[in-house]
Amino acid sequence: MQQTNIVMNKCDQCIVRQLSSLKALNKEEVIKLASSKTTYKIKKGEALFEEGEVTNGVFCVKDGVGKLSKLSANGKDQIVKLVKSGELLGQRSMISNEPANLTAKAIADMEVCFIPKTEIINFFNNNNQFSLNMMQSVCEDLKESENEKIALVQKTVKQRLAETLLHLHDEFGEDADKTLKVQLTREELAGIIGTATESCIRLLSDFNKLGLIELVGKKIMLKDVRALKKLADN
Amino acid sequence: MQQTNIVMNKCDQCIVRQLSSLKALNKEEVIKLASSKTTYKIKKGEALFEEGEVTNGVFCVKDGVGKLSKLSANGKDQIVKLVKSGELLGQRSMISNEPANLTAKAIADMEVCFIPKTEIINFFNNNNQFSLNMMQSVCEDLKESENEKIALVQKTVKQRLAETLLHLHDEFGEDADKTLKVQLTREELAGIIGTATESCIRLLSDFNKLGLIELVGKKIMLKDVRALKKLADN
DNA sequence: AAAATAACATGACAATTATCATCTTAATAA
DNA sequence: TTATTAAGATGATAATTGTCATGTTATTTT
Repeated sequence: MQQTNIVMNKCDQCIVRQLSSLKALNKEEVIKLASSKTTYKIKKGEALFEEGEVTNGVFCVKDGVGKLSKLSANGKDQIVKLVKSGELLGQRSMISNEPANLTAKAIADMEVCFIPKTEIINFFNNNNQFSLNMMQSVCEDLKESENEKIALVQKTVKQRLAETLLHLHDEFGEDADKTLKVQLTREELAGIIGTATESCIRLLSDFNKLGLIELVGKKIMLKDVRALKKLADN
Repeated sequence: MQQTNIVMNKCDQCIVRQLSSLKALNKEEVIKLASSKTTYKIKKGEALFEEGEVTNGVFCVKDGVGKLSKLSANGKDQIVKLVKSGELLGQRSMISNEPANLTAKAIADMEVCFIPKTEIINFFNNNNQFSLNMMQSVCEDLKESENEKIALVQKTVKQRLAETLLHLHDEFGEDADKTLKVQLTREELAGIIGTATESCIRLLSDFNKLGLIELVGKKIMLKDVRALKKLADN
């Protein structure tokens, strides 16, 4: 009894439990989860898994920020998605029964839990709400991916940079000094908007000169959100 | 009894039943499906649904070809996906409980069946294999979308055209005269690869001159698949 | 602290791609 | 059939973006 409570607390109070598909799990399922999960700490720059690897489960992001990306032939790293605490990672490969299509690396030190596939399949078979949640989460990813695909073609690099800065602001918020909380290198930022690092740097300079943003060392502060929005949309 | 058989045949023999997530349905479910579906014929150019519309169900594509696209501010139509017979349409919006994110139009005369959401939810709640199939189908779309997103950034227009021609050949096959079976206008082809119509036409001319393809009127014949593959990959 | 490396920045230039104009050919409507 | 419109084609040009070179400023490592 005592032990059960201890084990349960581990997962029950977890932010991932509260925010992800896992919120549909009942008490017993959470207890089961707590006993089957493994916790890892991933240092900034390290990989959770690489493209082509068989993961056989999903990762819960308890803390930190990760990126899902794919290396191109010419050595450029295209970032497909950023993940933050509360989210699950590796759902798609697991469901499709395929090796990872993308590489997952930590952008900020991460704390993650690994849930083996057998466990997830169990939940999936016995808890309809859980599978509906998971499905909706994949659908959300699909919608985002499609919209980004369209933006990639229909918008200029400048527009995409403005859009991405706003996104990062919305999703990750700002530090005490009002700069963006996610610390991306210019190269990573370029990898998100899909452009050359130099082009990204140049546009950041332009935005800075125009008063849209302010460059505080390597950090970025949004100064004129309205103007950025206007730039991004039109 | 007699009637049941007639009704059941309608859906049981259907290509969509055989190829899509619906293949997991059992006899009773197929009978239920047959009585709740509605059949439509959509002429080339007509829309099944438009961006922003609430669809409240999924479409089964029995025959023809459709495109999922989004109109940009500058009037260009970015094509996100082509659908052919055997596939389902509108799954994502239904699962996410959202209005359509994209517009679905017929590229070739279509015959479709509409299955109301209530019916799908029913299958979903009572048939685990069905929901797993549906989930995998969405995952497949997600993977494709992500890979196309990457290609859009990392490849040139020329590479993307080569890639798309090969894709169309693989997916839709060729007519008796060896030309591509899907009849896309140059504008639509440009909408898939994400470029200006003129650029697309120009590159087709180049490919023609290089002997990679042959332009038979408005139709396209692939002449050197190997060279096209090489062009697309590298 | 000095050296080495990585990240950031900017100029010069080249390549790619879009835009606009114009023309031809094919499809559709009158 | 002729007129009208849509689709395809091509040239000229401009705009955007990428590449290479080089310099500066931070960060790490020794």
